[in-house]
Amino acid sequence: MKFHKKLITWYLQNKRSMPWRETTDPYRIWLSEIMLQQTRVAQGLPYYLSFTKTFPTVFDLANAKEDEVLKLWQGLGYYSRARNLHATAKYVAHELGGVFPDNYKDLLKLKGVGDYTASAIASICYNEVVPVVDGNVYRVLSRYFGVKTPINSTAGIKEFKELAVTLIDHKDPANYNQAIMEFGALQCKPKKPYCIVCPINEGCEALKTGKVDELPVKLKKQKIKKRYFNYLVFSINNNKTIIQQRTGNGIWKGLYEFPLIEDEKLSIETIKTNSIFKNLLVNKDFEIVPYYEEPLVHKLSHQHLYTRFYIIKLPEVSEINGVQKTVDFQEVHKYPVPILLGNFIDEFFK
DNA sequence: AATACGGGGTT
DNA sequence: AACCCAGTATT
Repeated sequence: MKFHKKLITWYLQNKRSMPWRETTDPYRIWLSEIMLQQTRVAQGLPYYLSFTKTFPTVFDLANAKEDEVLKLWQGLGYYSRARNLHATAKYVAHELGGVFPDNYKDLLKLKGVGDYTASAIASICYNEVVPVVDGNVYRVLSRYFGVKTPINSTAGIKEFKELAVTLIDHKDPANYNQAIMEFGALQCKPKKPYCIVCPINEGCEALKTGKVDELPVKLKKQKIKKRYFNYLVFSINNNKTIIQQRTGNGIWKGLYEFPLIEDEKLSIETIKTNSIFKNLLVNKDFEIVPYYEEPLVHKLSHQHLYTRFYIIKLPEVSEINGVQKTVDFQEVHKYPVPILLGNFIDEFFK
């Protein structure tokens, strides 16, 4: 039996039930694919449900405010996905009359849609014969064919894509693509894959040569950067605080946060001399009290954020700069924030 | 060709 | 602590 036939047979017997597998509506497939980029099914699933409920059509998503989209995306991470999602929804709704592109080449032009996602939508929705190459596919192919080229090198990306093109089932590209991904997720797992009961173990080069746990090969991990965030949580008249939106191109772009003093370290002294207090025009005497005994360490895949929340009680604030806004305690939870702040807000403003 | 971009699960 | 996840955009 052919490679693709074995995978599809395995898939039809073992596939998990998922809501986006009940449709070929390109809006819903697109939504699910964007959400699942670098994201586990279990983590993305509740977001898919809330998005399809809140925004049943691409027009509903297009007509939403960006803050509303980001709020619903809160906690999923990689927030540029949400901003690109919204931009693409507006483009499809307003420029394309609500009709998604129906082929790989045109799908690829959409913001937030790269090679993988364009292939996934084109194959699942339109049966176009274009192979997906995601993390699962890299693993399955590198093991089965014993390919040692690093999967995150330019040569590797090209080589695996070319290999994938030769393997895809021309009769059923939709099920083939989902089959090899599901197979990688459930059977040919990163650690302790089920080689004994594997339906394609006979032809597997890695199993034959005892190199299953050495494949795929991946180039060096980036080193983790440490950063120090001092957040100023104002309590004005015990009912208002100050927030601001993150602009610029770094982490959490578009989300809101308390006034932030990033420093080489966490220190209450450097805070007191910060310029924000000049803008507040307050009486000089106020206390700055750390909320937690110890700093929080928020661990992201590429940086560790050593974070401190400082509570600053003020009677009244005459003036703040244009970027910052005062909001009622009850309103704080309505803004999209990083999960790090979301957890604090749930506790402090409850 | 490298790097940045989140948060959470698994080992 | 290291690795990975239905990757993409930017540098």
